[in-house]
Amino acid sequence: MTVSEPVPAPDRSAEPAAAADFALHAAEERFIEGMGLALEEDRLPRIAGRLVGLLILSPQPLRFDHLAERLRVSRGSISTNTRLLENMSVIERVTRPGDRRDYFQINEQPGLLQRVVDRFRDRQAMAEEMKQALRPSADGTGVVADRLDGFIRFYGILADSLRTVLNAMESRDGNSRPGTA
Amino acid sequence: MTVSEPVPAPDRSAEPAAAADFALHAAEERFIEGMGLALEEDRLPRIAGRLVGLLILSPQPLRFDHLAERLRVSRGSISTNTRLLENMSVIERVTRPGDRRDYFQINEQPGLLQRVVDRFRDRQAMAEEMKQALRPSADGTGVVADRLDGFIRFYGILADSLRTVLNAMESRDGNSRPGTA
DNA sequence: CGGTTTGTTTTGTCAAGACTGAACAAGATG
DNA sequence: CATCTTGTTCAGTCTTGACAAAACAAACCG
Repeated sequence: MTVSEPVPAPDRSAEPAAAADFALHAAEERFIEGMGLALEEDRLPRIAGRLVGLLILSPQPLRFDHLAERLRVSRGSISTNTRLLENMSVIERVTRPGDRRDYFQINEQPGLLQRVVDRFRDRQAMAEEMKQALRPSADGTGVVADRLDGFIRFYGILADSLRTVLNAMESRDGNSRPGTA
Repeated sequence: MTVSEPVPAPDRSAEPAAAADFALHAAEERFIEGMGLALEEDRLPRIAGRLVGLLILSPQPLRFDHLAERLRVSRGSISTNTRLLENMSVIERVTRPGDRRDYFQINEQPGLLQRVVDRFRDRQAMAEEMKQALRPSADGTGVVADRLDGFIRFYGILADSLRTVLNAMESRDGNSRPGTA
C-alpha cells in the first residue's frame, strides 16, 4: 500500500511552503503513513504508528493539540495512543514550567525494539518447553527434536544479535544529545 | 494468555494414553496453541499457526482430514489455511501414488523466517527514503537525521544477522535428513 | 463561584477478518 | 450414470478493535 491523496484538509492555506519544501513534505507524509502501517503490523493501532513517525521527524517536542490537528484525528485518539506509547516507553511526555499543556517526543531509548526482542524470547521459550516435554518419549521423534532445536537456535541467535545492537545504540546516544549545533 | 481446558471433545475415548504420554500431550497442546497465538501476532490466522505447530510436532506428513479432526476446525478452514501456508512455502503438500488424499508437512526451508527479514528490509527502506528527502533542507534537522541513521543501521544489522542465521540453517539441514536412526 | 482550557474516559459505530457450514467441482468407482 | 470421496469456494455470522464524538474531570482564571 502507498500513501494516497489526503482527504481535503479542513484548512491550511497560510503556510510558507517554499517550492523546495514540497518534496520534503510529501516525503514526510509518506514516512508518517509508512510508520502507521509498519506499527500496525506489530499489532499497534495505526494512529500510534503515525504518532511515532511524526515524532521521529520532529526536532522539538510537539504539543498535544498540535498532534491532533496535524494527524487530523480526534483528541481522544491522541490521548489513548500517546498513553499507550508512553507506557511502552516509545515516547515521552514532557512538560514545561508555567505551561499547562503536554508535549511529546520520541524516546531515544530502545522502546519499540525491546518489544521485538521479547517476542522472540517468548517463542524461543515455547519451543524450549516443548523440547523438554519431548525428551521422555524417544520413539520416532528424532526429526521433531531437530526441528525444535533449529527453532531454539534461530530465535536465540536472533534475540542475541538484537540485544547487541540495542546495547550499541543505547551507549552511543547515551552521551550525545546535542541541540542541533 | 495461556492455553485453557479444551472444549469438550466430540469423542476420543479409545487411545493408548500411557500415563507418561499425558504430560507430553498437554505440552503438545500448549505448543500448538502457542504457535497459534505467535503466528497470529504475525498477522496470520490463528488456525494457520496451529497448523504449523501441529506439523512441526509430526514426524510424518499428516492427512488433510486428520488435520481438521485434530484441530477441530472445519475442512474449509483447513483448505484455506493450508493453501495460505503453502503459498508462503511454510508447509508442503505431499501426495502418494494411488492415494487421492493430500498430506502436509512443514517445510524445513526458511519460509516463516524470510517473512521477518522482508519486513525489516521494508522498514529500513522507508527510513532510507526519508533520509534522502531530508538532505536538501539542512536547517534544524540534525537530530532527525541522526535518528533516521539509527533506524537504518538497526534494521540493517538486524536483517543481516537474520540472513546469516537463515543461511546457516539452510545449509545445515540441506544434507542431513536422517530417519530417526 | 461560572467559565476556560486541557486531557481522559466512555459510548456507539463501523470495518476487517476469521471461521463455519453449505454449496460446489472434479475425480474415482460401483 | 448415480454416488462416494476429497478438496475448494462462497455466503453469512460473529468477534475484535479502531476511531470519533460526546460526556467528563481537573486545573486554572476571572
